[in-house]
Amino acid sequence: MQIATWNINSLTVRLPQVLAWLAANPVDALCLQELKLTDDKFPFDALKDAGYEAAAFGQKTYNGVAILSRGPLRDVVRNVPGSQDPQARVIAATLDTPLGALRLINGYFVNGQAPDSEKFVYKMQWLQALQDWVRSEMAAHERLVLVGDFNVAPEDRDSYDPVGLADTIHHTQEERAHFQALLALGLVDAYRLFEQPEKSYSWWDYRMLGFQKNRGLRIDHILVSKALQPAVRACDIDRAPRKNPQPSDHAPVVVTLAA
DNA sequence: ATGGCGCACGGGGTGCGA
Repeated sequence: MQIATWNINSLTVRLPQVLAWLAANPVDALCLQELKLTDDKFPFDALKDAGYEAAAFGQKTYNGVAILSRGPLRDVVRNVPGSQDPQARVIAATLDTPLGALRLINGYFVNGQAPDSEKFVYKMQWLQALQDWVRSEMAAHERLVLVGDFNVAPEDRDSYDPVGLADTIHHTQEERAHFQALLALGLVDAYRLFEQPEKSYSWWDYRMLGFQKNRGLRIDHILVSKALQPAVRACDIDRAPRKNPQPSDHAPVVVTLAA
């Protein structure tokens, strides 16, 4: 079975590309970020026709997350319980899989703009709240997958310019410490379970021929709990949609699990 | 050089992303 994550930077614009990608990559579940639409505009019918149930958590203009699944989505949670965050950044659901019940958490992590900004303060608070909640979710769910646009490049090899961009947003010690703290809860970066090409990224700036020059960051991640690690068979970034006309600036990341 | 590009809102230019 396969689970994927993709920041699509407006589902209104990218729905045809999402449907085309699903037709070519019939994953069991797809987590989307940056819907940029309200739930009344979410394309439930088009996705149903493509074979997917969906749970959406959107808002006007910004943010918004959704989980698409070939099977039922149970125990859906929108945002971190108790956080009272006005921004729609988290949705979670439980899937019934051949491996058993699997808790899937999909996040659009805060960008943070710059380390000296108010938005960075929000990012740190948001990351702490997420961490605290994921800890409790892991206690309740042996098989758990945390995916999304983390807006963190975990290591220097996850950035096209780790020296020039040192201590800038996505690269700070504080952000990387939060990523490590998530791993310390008992999660594993599925992408790094395998030998990967050098200079592997999941996002490239629209400007300055970023994709053509492979000036990117690996900021979209799939973390799996230790109970799932033996079942992970592959994890890959699909660069193909980044070559589409009018692409998202992010590429999908796909994990393949046994059974 | 902090911009460039793309999207949403709205109907012009601004905010935001990463």
